[in-house]
Amino acid sequence: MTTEERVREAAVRLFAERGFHGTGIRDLAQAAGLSSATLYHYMGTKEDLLVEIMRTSLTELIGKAEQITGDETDRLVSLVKMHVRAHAEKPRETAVVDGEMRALTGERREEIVALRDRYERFWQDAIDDGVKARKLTVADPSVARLALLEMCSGVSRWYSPAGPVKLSDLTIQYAAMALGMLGAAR
Amino acid sequence: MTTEERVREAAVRLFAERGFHGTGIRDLAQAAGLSSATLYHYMGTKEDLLVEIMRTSLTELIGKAEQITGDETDRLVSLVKMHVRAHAEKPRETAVVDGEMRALTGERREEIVALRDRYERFWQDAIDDGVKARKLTVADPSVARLALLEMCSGVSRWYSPAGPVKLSDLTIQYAAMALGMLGAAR
DNA sequence: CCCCTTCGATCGATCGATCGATCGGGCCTG
DNA sequence: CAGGCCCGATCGATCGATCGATCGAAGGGG
Repeated sequence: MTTEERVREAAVRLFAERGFHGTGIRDLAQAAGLSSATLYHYMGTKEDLLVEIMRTSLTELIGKAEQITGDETDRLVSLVKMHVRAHAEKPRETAVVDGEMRALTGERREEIVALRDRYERFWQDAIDDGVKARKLTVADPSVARLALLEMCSGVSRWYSPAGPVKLSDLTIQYAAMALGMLGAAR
Repeated sequence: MTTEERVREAAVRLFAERGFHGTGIRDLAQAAGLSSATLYHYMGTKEDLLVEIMRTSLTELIGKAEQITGDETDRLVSLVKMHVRAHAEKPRETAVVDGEMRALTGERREEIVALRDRYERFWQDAIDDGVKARKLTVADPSVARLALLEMCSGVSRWYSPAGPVKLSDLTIQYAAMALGMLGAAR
């Protein structure tokens, strides 16, 4: 593993555990096994590091969402399973993306927000199409999207692979709950 | 409005917008219209202020949850409506409770975690009772509780009273989605 | 084979700024 | 003139970031 990767992993862990502002440069350096000076040989500013983590994670999600095809219901189920799996397998990365957006400033913030919006488009389209095809019954598709995304993203805040729930079961349960809450025809 | 209340309101707003570690004592003082020295005439440490905000908010939620009665489904619907209403009407307080737990240390953390656990008990009981009475159909009641709570708490992260959705409609929609995702008999 | 240069990697020391918190004293009011 | 309210000044600590210096490995000319 390269030093850059070690820095990145340490940053992901600490940002997720203590938050961006709660993590100091010296904490980061110690966790990566470097001096704080050497740290800057491998990264830009602390905010650069945060942006990189978020961009990578969001780009990966978008890439997976783009590969999803099928009818309205299939797409929604696939989105939910993919999203839940990602949040369970990489809880730290996704928690940083979901929780540290406010630490970004200026253009960097806009870039990441744009990526997030692009990702959420897939969800909105899937829900809208499902409603149009009368396969889903929701009062307000936008509210449904927000509620569904919050529910699925929350996985990163509590799921542990060491716990009693298998990941494969988790994705199935979430898919079922998603269809239920969107009033899918049974 | 007393000065203490002004300090508290400023703290809630800033903690919610920038996070606990992202908010400085001087930011707090300026937002409350005081010097940083005077601030300490009205509060203890910064962490004391955070604990107070969380304790008040959680105690209020628990108080409301205790007043809820009815059969299994009624209680669950009431919990959802109450929770969503609280998160929509006081998005900053609830966002701080949900998002800044990690900023607490030692005993203070344990106290707040205990309050949160006590509140979540109401949800777990309502779901468990609903399953026992065969009015709900969920694969794993604990997973269902976590998913439902994340969905409902997320409201504080996006809802705006200035937006197109009325609060009374919102609570009804969330109640319907909750029943749907828990497989309530239709 | 040996010396000399070059370069990436690393660090101790330190920068100016800001952090949370405190102190002594001034100002107003009863 | 006593006491609540308030603040400028300042504390030691820590913040994010940068500095010059040092190290060992790689490379090339004699």
